Amino acid sequence: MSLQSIIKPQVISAVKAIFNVDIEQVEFQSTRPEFEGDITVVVFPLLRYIKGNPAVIGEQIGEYLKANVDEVVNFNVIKGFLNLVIADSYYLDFLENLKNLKTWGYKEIKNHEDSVIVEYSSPNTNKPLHLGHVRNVLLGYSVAEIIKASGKRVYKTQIINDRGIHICKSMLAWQRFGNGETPQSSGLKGDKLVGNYYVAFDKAYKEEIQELINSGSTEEEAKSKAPILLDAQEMLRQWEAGDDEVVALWEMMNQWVYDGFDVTYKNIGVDFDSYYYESKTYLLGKEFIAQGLEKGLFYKKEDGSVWCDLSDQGLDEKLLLRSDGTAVYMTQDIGTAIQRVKDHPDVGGMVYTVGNEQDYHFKVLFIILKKLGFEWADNLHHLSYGMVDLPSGKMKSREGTVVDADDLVDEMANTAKTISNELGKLDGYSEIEKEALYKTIGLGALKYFILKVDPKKRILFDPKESIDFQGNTGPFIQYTYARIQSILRKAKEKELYAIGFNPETGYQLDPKERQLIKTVMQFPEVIQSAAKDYSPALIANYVYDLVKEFNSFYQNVSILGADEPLARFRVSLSEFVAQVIYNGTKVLGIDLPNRM
RNA sequence: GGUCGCGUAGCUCAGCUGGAUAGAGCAUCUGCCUUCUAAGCAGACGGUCACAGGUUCGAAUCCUGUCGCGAUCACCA
Repeated sequence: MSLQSIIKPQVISAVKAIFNVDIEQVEFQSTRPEFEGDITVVVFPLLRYIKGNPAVIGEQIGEYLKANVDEVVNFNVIKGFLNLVIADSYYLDFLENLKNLKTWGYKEIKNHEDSVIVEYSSPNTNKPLHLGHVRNVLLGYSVAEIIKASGKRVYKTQIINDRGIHICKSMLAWQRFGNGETPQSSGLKGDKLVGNYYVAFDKAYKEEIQELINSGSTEEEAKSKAPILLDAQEMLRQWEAGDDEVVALWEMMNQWVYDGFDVTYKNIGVDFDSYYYESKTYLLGKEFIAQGLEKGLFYKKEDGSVWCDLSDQGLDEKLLLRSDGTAVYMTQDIGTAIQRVKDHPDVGGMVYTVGNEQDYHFKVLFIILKKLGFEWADNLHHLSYGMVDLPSGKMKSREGTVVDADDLVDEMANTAKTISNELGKLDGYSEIEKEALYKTIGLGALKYFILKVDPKKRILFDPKESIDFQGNTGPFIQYTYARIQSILRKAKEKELYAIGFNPETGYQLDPKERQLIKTVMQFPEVIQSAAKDYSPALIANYVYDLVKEFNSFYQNVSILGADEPLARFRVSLSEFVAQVIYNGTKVLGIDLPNRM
């Protein structure tokens, strides 16, 4: 039982007994470290019901609580703040009665009808993943894991934008300049190879534009009439018409990209339960738009294009189908959403991890799905996040200013290697173990760097200033975990290891121990609020606080050197902290080493 | 121009549904490795919470306006 739920009714009866006033709400906050106490009752709000000096009122309530509540052993009043000192026995009882230490903070998944689909990544199939995708993938994965930990079943998925003019551009360039190059023949990752041809297309396109301008065209004309662009558009028409050769090429090159993406996902350590392809869902979208048209939800303009009028909601009109009947982005998203719920009848909501540049798009999408009559449309959430910018501005794949995802992961591991070698603590590790550790640390640094920031804020990434490995960082958290593992190994040798929290009776908790226990007790709430807010940053910051407190404990209090029962107690407490670090970083997708 | 988001220490970020003297890390400076891993600990320095009003016993937090940055308002995705 939480402290608040124990004390709240007691405060209410105190007010009733002393002032004969009925109140319903009591405002709590945790006591600031500079004052004595564990939990604080804020007296000010009571002044609306009770007239008097807040300090005196606090004093009276404090006396009542001290006399009537076992957990309250002392109190002090500063201004309008009633600070309550809680008995050590409350914390020790909590530890001794602790069950399911391994899953502390996680709620069991109940299989009702509120499963959640989390979509993330959602790449185009014409270029490799870059730092922007990395933020997307890390956020989406982590939010999925957090929601899972909060007690809901989660399906991770993505929508793959596998059709359209962009992929035709790569295909055309490959046909023209590729000389039959394949990932096998060149040793290039498939997504990189296809990306190269996307760039090659752009280069040829620009050259043609320049030629046309030189021979007298306006820039605008040149851009729309460059032969290579017309050819790409023709290829798209052939694709839509199901031309065998084009479709075969499309399938082959898309497969190269998928194989390349798989390597990157595995490298980053994220996974998916299912994949949706735009090429397979846009037709379903068209069906429902036709239905909506019949029901009068949408309307057709003279040229045949279909629109939805959202001006009554303060929004604009939105195009749903082009005049030639072909699908747009919105068409496909409607189809995809409906298909997903068909495939997962237990789903009650969806989370879309997509950059904030598409805020408007999702606002409209959700309204349209609601108009179409889907109840679950109320539980759709756009996990909108800020862009990752470079000091030079936006990343542009065509201009080569992107930070490649694979390169970035490698660089992080390299930095980890350099630092590890300087510190030289890895005696006895094989080369393979070392390499794995470098990757764990490098990725930990990268993931924490990105996830600790509130998703909606934009991130500035300066490739020249490498990501830190000290202070508020992933490696700091990993380091603390490794420290605890080291203690546990030694504790086992010394036979001080036994799960159980029983110091000698009448033991007075050290302030550092007390603080650790308080923090660890908060973890389940942190998971719940992170799930509610779709915010891995809350978990990241919590774990950081915990780890900081542990290090302070570690450096100021002797664990293995303490007397018998106390040493066991501290070892157990350390192990519990390690478990919370583990459970916290798990949902961030950060791995932890046993040594570093 | 309309709409949405952001603006906190030199830099990167916390700050929960309004509550005590606004907190961390990096950087700079001081101490601490013959004791459990110094990727650490203890401390110093550093703030007009963009600005101006308003609501309130109380505002970084809520409301309004101004400024700055970004996004968006396509028969692009």
